[in-house]
Amino acid sequence: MTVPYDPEVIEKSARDQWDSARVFEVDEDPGKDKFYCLTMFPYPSGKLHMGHVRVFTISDVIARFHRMQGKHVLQPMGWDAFGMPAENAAIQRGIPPAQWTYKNIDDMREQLKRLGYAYDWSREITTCRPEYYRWEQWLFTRMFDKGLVYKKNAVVNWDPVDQTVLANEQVIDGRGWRSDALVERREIPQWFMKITAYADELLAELDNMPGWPESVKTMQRNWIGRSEGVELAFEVEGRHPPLTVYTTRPDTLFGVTYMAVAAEHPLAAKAAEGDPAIAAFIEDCRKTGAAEATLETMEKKGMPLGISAIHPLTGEEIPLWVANFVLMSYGTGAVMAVPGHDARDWEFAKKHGLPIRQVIAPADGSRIDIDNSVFVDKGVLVNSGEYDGMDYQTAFNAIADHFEQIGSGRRTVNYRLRDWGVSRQRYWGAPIPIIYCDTCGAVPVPADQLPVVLPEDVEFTGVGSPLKDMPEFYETDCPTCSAPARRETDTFDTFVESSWYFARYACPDADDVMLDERARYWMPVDQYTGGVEHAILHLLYSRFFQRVMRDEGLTERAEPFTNLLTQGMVLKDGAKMSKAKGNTVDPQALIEQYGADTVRLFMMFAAPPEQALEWSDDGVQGSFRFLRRFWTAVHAHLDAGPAGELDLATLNAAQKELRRKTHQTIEKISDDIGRRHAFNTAVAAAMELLNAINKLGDATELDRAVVRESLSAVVLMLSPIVPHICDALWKALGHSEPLIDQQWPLVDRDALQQDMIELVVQVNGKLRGRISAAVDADNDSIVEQALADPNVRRFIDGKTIRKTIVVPGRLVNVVV
RNA sequence: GCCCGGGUGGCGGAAUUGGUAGACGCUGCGGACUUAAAAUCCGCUGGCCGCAAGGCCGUGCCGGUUCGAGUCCGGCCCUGGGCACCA
Repeated sequence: MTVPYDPEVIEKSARDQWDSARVFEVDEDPGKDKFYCLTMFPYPSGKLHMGHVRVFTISDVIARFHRMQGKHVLQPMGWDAFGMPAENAAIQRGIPPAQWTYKNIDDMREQLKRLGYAYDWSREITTCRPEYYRWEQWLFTRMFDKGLVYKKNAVVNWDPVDQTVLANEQVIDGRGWRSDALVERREIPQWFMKITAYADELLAELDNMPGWPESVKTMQRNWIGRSEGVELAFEVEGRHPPLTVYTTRPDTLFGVTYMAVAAEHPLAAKAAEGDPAIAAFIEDCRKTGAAEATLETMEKKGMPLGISAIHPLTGEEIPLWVANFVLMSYGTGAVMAVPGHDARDWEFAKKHGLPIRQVIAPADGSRIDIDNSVFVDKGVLVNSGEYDGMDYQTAFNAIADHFEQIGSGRRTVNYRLRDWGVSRQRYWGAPIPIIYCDTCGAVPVPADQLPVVLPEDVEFTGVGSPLKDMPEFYETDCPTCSAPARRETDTFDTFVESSWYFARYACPDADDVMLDERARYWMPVDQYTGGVEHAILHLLYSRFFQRVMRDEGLTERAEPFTNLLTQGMVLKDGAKMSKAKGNTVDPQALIEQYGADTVRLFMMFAAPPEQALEWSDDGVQGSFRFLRRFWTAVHAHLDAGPAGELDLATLNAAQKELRRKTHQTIEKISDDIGRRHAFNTAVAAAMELLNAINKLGDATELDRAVVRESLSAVVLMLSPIVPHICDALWKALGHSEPLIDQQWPLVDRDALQQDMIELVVQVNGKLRGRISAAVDADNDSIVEQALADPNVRRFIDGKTIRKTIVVPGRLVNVVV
């Protein structure tokens, strides 16, 4: 009998061979066509989960495929090592976050190696190491010098019991996750990066990124949210300064029936002085989390302030309200309300009995009842004095011109995008390199004093950051005047580390510069793969950082990722696999049971990469059985005897058919993997070909020659997905050069030729028959043949043929 | 609430540019092999009608465009992701 399929043995053998020959370690070689293949690096949470296995396998298949296409492939791996889970683990287990993190990294690295990924481990990056984060500290100080960072107050979730800032995730139903206290909004000073300075460029360049999914580009466009509108001032009665508001719909200005300000607005505070009810309302508004989803879904509440603004065109008195849905931190903290033509304003007006006025009529002349339903479309102005009858654009220009002429307004471009707040009141992150001096203010740490090292040996209690209790950390001297000064104890948002790691893989050991000339060789990333959940924040921050690095002269490229693949989640029983739901499947156990190839194959076969993947134990079984069938097929073929010469001139019909199937399959799988990233259909095509191979059999030397060609092609084409078994089978087929150095198989065009093809015949679009026609048959003879088909005749006899449609190579449709 | 996806047999999915709906695999059922079981191999497997040939219905729901719609358009339902301090 043949050799049994023993994954453990063959997988170790393949790994040892790759390791000892260091086949995945690459240097810069300008003579070669580089291909930089990257996945979003993992957070070292403890153990590998199925989501990791999925994304890493997708990327590995792409990397190995391009290697076989002759590309000089770099595929690195590293660790996004700062973050909250390490602090939580420290609280629960009393282990310092650093120790917990490093242990997890060691465990997960071993698991990754067992999966046979083609990583260049010599470039491994760990973001919590000072030699890594020193360079983002350095870049921050450069941005400081250029005015790209600044400090301002920003809203956080405040837990009044634990006296600590909470992440949005730590706010459950409006309460602190540990204290259960009602969370409040609080403003504290924080550092910001001016991503808005790049808003136009980040938006415009999306049009030149064909390698990104449309959905991701659309999300980013909407997130940046460029709008053109008018900023205009409303005078306020009494001795108050005017209120400035921004609107994209100046055409609806005559429909303003009230205005609303944020709870934190000075006008609200003024009104509260004389009215305890308003003061109580303002106090109440603060008792909510800061997340936008919370603010947008909560009940819209408001109170009149007893102050009026003056309508700038009609002179009417407009009542001022304080409302919980207006935020001080966005825009001017005040909005004008047009209930007739804005859904939120309409609902608020209905609830509080405020007047609703129609000032826009539908362009098609139809009538609407503004008291029954809001009308938000653009149309023609009515009830708007001299502007009546104008369309949106005419009115926009006329009103904008008016305000610009009288000097109480101007056209502006507004962005929804806000600057990036990078301060975190946490311990386990990269220290923000700023020193506060009583005389010199905030001073960036000079380059020769970087990195500001985070002390790793700490007592971590969970109440506040230990850095705030470590004088040996925060006590220092001012770099400018040498007076005693205090270090910033806030750390960076962990998105800062992940916004530039991709470039650092090019030169992870550079110790006197952030990026060196090697980054010019490897950047940009040719293929980036990761979860859709990163479609906006991580990917936008990375595009921003790449531009900051470009403007610093570190790289020429503006865009970091040429092609983007966003992969779906791994589900079990319809829900995302998670510890909380208790529906996880441990990859390690499966690898031990079936081997890495089976797990890799199942991941690639069960669903296309962008879609959610439903876990199935039976499906994994099936993948294992396929690999065993594959193994047996090759060995049975070898046992059947030597293969003869592949003499194409003497092939019989069945042999020709297998060759055609083989080369059709090479064509299909090349396209499926290389262009479509449809790994599931690539595997299906390989399975089909193997079925066809088994059907032909190994009876004669010529059969065996044809089968040998087909089997070799299957081994080569499946090798990116299941590299270990293919390595062993390649050797078994008698090849002396290792599979890892082989080129992708080529299509033999001659083998694809066929004389006859099958066409479908439809009558009125319904399938009624099939005909076999010569490839080069003309339309008339095809129609003639179609009309002669007995079953087709049943449906056309006695009827008039109005039209016949021939779709070449596919079908004939007879319309009767 | 706002932005972006998804919905096809018992299940995962296929149908790539508007052209044969259900490839490939799983499950299930039947058979071969076996003392038996496992493993393996062969056959069938969307629903309804029919001995068969074949017919009718069918891609979340309602409507439209077209010779032809899973695919395009309008409206709705359900569901997943994101919403700036989870990563």
